Amino acid sequence: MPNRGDRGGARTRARIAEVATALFLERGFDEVTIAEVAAAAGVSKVTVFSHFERKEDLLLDRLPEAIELVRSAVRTRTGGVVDALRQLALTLLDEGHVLSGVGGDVEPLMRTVAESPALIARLRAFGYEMEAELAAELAADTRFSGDAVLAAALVVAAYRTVAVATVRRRLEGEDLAELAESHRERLTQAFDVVERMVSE
Amino acid sequence: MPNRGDRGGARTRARIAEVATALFLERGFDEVTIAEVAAAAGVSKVTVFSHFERKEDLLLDRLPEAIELVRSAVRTRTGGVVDALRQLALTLLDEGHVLSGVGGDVEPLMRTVAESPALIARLRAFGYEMEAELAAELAADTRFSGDAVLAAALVVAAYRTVAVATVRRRLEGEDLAELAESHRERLTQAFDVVERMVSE
DNA sequence: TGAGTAAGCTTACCAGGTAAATGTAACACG
DNA sequence: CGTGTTACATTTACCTGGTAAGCTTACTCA
Repeated sequence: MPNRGDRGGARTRARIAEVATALFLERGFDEVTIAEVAAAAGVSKVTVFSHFERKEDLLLDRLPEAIELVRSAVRTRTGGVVDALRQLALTLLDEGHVLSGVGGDVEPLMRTVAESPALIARLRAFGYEMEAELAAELAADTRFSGDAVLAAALVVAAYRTVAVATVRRRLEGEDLAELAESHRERLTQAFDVVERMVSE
Repeated sequence: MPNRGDRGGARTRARIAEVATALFLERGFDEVTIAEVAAAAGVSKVTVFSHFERKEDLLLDRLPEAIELVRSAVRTRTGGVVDALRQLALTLLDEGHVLSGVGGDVEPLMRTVAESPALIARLRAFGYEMEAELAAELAADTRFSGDAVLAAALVVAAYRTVAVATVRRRLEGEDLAELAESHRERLTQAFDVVERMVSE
């Protein structure tokens, strides 16, 4: 039912994102203007903003997936919340998922993000969205009886700490396989720590 | 040694901040432009930005103090880090310090912040500054042997959670004395939880 | 056929923020 | 005393992200 017609919105949107991503990776996020992206995509500036809320979303448009993944992991869990999230993180890692930070071809993306204050800020804001989402999920969950807000904050903080460290090390050129292993350990450890303090 | 001369920078800076604060509290942060602030302070727009890096700093110019407080609490501590920070938080609370969020006359300020996405974002960014500062402090501290980055993240997350909850309740009109008591309890509790998981 | 709607366009504008060149009061010092 | 330096401030001009409003095109479906 969406995008009827060949001029179609979804295609335009995808083209804009592609062109923008290429430009950002090549020259850096802050060095490329929206006007340039629009021109390169053969589209007007206003059209860009009708497909993406913020400039940052041109590059980071797969973040919402992560929220969906977390939500579903919590809902379909059989054991504890923290355990379910640890499982999710490990699975993403094994699959080399983009969101795990240890995927195959994401290094240029990581570098671009790391060099842009605006993108870092956006990622941090996303962390808060995730936190709020998780807190809401836990609060509405009859199987969870602890402090939902505190638990969400701690889990997100712990995961973020590990993820950031891994990214940093990857950008410093550390070996990928080695890094994945160390990431796994640190992930397990961090979630263990949190598990001990989050009473369910 | 600074500000010689009567036209002096410090005075101008203070005047700008005062005027700006009054305008923001009265009409809301996002409804007041820098140009207005400049005009009201009898100064040019550029001058405003020569005294304050960002618009948000016009209102939140006392945040750096908090970092100093934390740093010194960590350095002069006798026992554990978490314990020292809990003490600091409780002391600020007792003194009704602005930074505690439960001061006497800060409600208008809190309301203004809560209603402005830009200010909320700024506070969050500040949280990260605090986290980085604390992590650096712990990493350089021979008395602390745990994971400095993780510990900093968890402490900041826990404190923020409590502070945000308190502010929210205060803005909902909850009784001040009652709130202070509950804040104290929740603070103690949150730090206890963190203390258990941060091995020093 | 005609209404509705999604997608896009142009134009115009706003606000935060930066750059550069200039002016001016106060001080320091030979 | 005059000269230069420094800190503060000014004006002007500009860039960039983002929004508003209103018009056009093209497709869908009743």
